[in-house]
Amino acid sequence: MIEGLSMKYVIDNNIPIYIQLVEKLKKDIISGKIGPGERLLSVRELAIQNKVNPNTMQKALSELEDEKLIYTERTNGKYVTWDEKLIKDLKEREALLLTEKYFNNMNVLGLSKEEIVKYLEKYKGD
Amino acid sequence: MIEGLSMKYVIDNNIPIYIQLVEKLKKDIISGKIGPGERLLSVRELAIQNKVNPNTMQKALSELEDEKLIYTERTNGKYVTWDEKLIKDLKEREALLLTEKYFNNMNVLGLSKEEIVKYLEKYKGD
Amino acid sequence: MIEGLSMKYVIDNNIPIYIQLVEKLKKDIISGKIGPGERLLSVRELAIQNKVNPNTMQKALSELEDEKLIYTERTNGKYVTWDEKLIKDLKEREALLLTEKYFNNMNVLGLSKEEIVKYLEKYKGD
Amino acid sequence: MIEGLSMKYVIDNNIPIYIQLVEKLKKDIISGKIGPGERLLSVRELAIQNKVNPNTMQKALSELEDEKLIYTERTNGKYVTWDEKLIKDLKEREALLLTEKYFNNMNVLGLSKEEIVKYLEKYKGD
DNA sequence: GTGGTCTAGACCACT
DNA sequence: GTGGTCTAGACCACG
Repeated sequence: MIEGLSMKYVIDNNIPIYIQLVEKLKKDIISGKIGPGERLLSVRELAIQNKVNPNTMQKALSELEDEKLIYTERTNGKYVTWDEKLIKDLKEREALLLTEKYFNNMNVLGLSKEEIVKYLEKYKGD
Repeated sequence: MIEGLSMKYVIDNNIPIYIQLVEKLKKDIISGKIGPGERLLSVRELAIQNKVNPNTMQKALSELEDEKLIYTERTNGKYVTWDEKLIKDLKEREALLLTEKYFNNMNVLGLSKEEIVKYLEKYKGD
Repeated sequence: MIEGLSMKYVIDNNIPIYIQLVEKLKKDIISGKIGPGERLLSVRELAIQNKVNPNTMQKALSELEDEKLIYTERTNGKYVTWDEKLIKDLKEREALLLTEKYFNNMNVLGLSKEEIVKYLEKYKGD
Repeated sequence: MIEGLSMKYVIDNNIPIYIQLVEKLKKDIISGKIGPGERLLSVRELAIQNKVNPNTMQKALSELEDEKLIYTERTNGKYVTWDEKLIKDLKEREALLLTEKYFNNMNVLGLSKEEIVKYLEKYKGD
């Protein structure tokens, strides 16, 4: 859906839900909302909270586990990693991504670096 | 503790196609890809290009016309407004929005103003 | 000599149905038949009543919503605005329009102001 | 089409074209645009001017002839009646009709006699 | 060929 | 059951 004219800013609504859940959980970990070593709610609870099928929730958590951001203690539950460097790296990566996307989007609007800086100034002062 | 991943993360996939089309066209107008007074492709053409029903395309274009960003010459086609101020205002509005969202997202990651500035510096130098 | 009966007399039959619906609903709102804050019948009901496709009815209602004359409560229905000033302004506008058209039509018949006044007197006394 | 809610102000787009033509011609006669005894254009010419089928035009003219507003001179054409009283009566009737409709429409908007008078004042002074 | 309107029928989220 | 969106397909006036 929605391509042509310019493929540059295709809007893809078909982002899988589990990916969206991964993103949200990453943010919670990065921001420290769920700190290192902290226990997550059960898969079932998270699924309910997010009005999502437990399988979908499970898939999201597996993804996080693959990235070592959380680990599973059999029968006990899932915990956020104690590896703060890992978290910090993720934070850095996400921040860079956001920044890159921001500049890309501004470029798409036809804004030059100088113009972008002007918009940034308004917020930097806050 | 993870609180409800607001359903929005799932729901937001429901952005109506016609709204997405509106956004895309706005970008094309703002960036000057389609300049003031320039003729748009026909409704049917645009519909085909975007793999969308002509009615949906029509709805998107009506939206743009409501905002005076385009105007219609009956039987001839649709044209981008000549009102460059209108376009400039839109550009400004969109740029502010993007900037605001950027800062919000960075804040969600738990980044302070100072940290954000550091990321920005990497790009400002480009 | 008869000059071209402007095609309008024939063409004007093409007033889009949805516009006619808009006009009718406006009258109902202006006259207070549907008072401020009052709930409209459902889109489907109105469509049936007016022997019109639901989409056409929807389009008419969207038009009214664009003008802020009605607002939508998702899943609940559509309601007439509480903004009585808005309604009063519309009433004034419509009344002026009718009056203007009346005088125009009378002029087309070749009637002078004085003659028009005579016809009006007959009704003013009622 | 379009009934229900309130049959009072049904808008009927299905007014036959020939009726519309009759109305227009009557106005031309009433206003003196075509004076008493004046010759009309040929049916064919009138049909072309009005982008209408000659049969439709013919039907409209027959209607006028039935009302004695025009008469036919075989092989010579059609002429407006010399009977000025007839024209004057028609004028009166049409003017009354317009006035009546005007008051009706204003009533539909929920306007009282007093309010209507206010709107009229604005024009009477012109 | 252009835009505009309309219908019929379907699906969705929300409650 | 509510409003909202979308598609497919048709028809119209205008030039």
